[in-house]
Amino acid sequence: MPTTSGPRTTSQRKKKSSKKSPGLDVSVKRRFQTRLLKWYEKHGRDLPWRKTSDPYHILVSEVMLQQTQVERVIPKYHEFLDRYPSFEELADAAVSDVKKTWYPLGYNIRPERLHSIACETMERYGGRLPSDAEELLSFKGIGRYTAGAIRSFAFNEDAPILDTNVIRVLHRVFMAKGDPKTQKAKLWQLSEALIPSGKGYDFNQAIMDFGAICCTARNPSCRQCTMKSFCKTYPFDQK
DNA sequence: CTCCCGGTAC
DNA sequence: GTACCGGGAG
Repeated sequence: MPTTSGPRTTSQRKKKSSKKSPGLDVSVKRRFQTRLLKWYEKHGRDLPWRKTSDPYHILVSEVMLQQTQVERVIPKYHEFLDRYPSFEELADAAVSDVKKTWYPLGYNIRPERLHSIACETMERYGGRLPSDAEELLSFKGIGRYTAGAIRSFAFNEDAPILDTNVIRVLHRVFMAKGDPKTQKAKLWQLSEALIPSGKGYDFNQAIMDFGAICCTARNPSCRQCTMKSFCKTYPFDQK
């Protein structure tokens, strides 16, 4: 693969969008990537599951985070891992005990599914969580978001994620029009197209922090937002 | 008190 | 489309 730019570059530059992500301006894409990663360096949260590369720990955090706020997950994440430090210990535990440890996070089907994932990982994968998307999606309890989160956070793959934070950020910055709920396919394409090569981990963590801290559902910080010069929704707030 | 929110399985 | 289960806003 040639690494130097040649005549080909010029003809590619003329196109402002690709088939993969129609309407995505290459310069806006580049600025979004750069500014997001820069913002993350300065404002990124110091969360416990960002200090580990153990896929089991990442899985536990992601299942807890599926429908529960970060602040409530943090203490339970530590407590759960103290009691069940690995897939093996979780698989060997009684489901009733796992559910007790889970309380009061809610959605109590989640500890059952987490336990079954641990059992299946021990039995079918030798205690090692697979990184393949299809295999991850075959587990009850791992959907498209969690599969992407595990692939990017536990295995450093450039896999897209789309949760409510990411939906809100991408819809505001790049789309602005229409109901985000009905444009999931396009948002998944955007989420994938925006990941800078080799930086899936940082980019995905960054966009979730950005949605949680700056591009919030209520009262977003548009005035000081690093994306405001090209955001299709700016200014959203009235403050 | 009454809504409203949210990943996944169904 | 709905249920799941808690927290938070109004």
